Amino acid sequence: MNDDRLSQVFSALADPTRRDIVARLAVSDATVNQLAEPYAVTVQAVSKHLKVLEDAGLVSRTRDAQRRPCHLEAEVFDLMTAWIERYRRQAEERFERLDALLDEMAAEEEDRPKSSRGRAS
Amino acid sequence: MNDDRLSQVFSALADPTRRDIVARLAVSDATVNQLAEPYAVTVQAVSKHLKVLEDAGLVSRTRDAQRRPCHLEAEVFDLMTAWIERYRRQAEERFERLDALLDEMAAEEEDRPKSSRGRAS
DNA sequence: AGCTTATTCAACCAATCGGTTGACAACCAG
DNA sequence: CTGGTTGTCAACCGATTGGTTGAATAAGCT
Repeated sequence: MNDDRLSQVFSALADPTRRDIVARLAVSDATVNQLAEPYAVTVQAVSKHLKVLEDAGLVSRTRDAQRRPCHLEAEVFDLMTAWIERYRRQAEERFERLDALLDEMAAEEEDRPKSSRGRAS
Repeated sequence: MNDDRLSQVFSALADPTRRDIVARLAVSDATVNQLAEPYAVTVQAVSKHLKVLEDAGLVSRTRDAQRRPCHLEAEVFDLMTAWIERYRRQAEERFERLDALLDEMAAEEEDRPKSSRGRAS
């Protein structure tokens, strides 16, 4: 029972085979056997991968006779991008504040040129 | 390679504790002990988490006496957003094409209201 | 020199993961 | 009904993971 949805999604995409499957499903829906065909693993292994993707909400499946066509649910990506963008922005803002602080300190230093190292004008 | 890096980053962020650490580092740099303080785990466990984040390129560390301040490297996020956006866009485009196709079929149907099984020519 | 603080290394453990094989269910087609 | 497809379930295996404890390293403080 993986903690939250976000953990499930990140964890699901941490596997290259699963990312590959997502990439293929972005092109078109496909059945389990179609998805398994390019890989050197058994269809059971791919079935497990699909279950992980389905549990993470990245893939949905319908029924068509004995086939189970897989469909990419791209909206789940938003969850990740929201998380990522939040902290990226936060880090960037902090960086800008630090930058401003350094500018400020440099300006102060210019007002008081007496400190240890003589500054030529 | 780059593919491996992507796996590392997704995998690193699949853990809630590690995402939490990233969130804290987005606010300010911090030492291992400072980062470990809020959690119910040992400092060694947090040290391991930081190693994972560092290997993924999400965190860098400098040296300050016996301390090892951790710093968030937010650029690595770009790797993920690039991957995500690529397939999201692809899936959306496909959806739009499907939409257009359905519109087209509906229009054809309107031209020929008999259709279905009674194929009168 | 010793003591304290900050961090990592090493070994171990239980749980999970990605993979396998083998059996089985569900569904067409003859 | 008998096969042939398509897919999942169950049990197992080796590797990895997240956690532990205990010892080791590294640097500052007397």
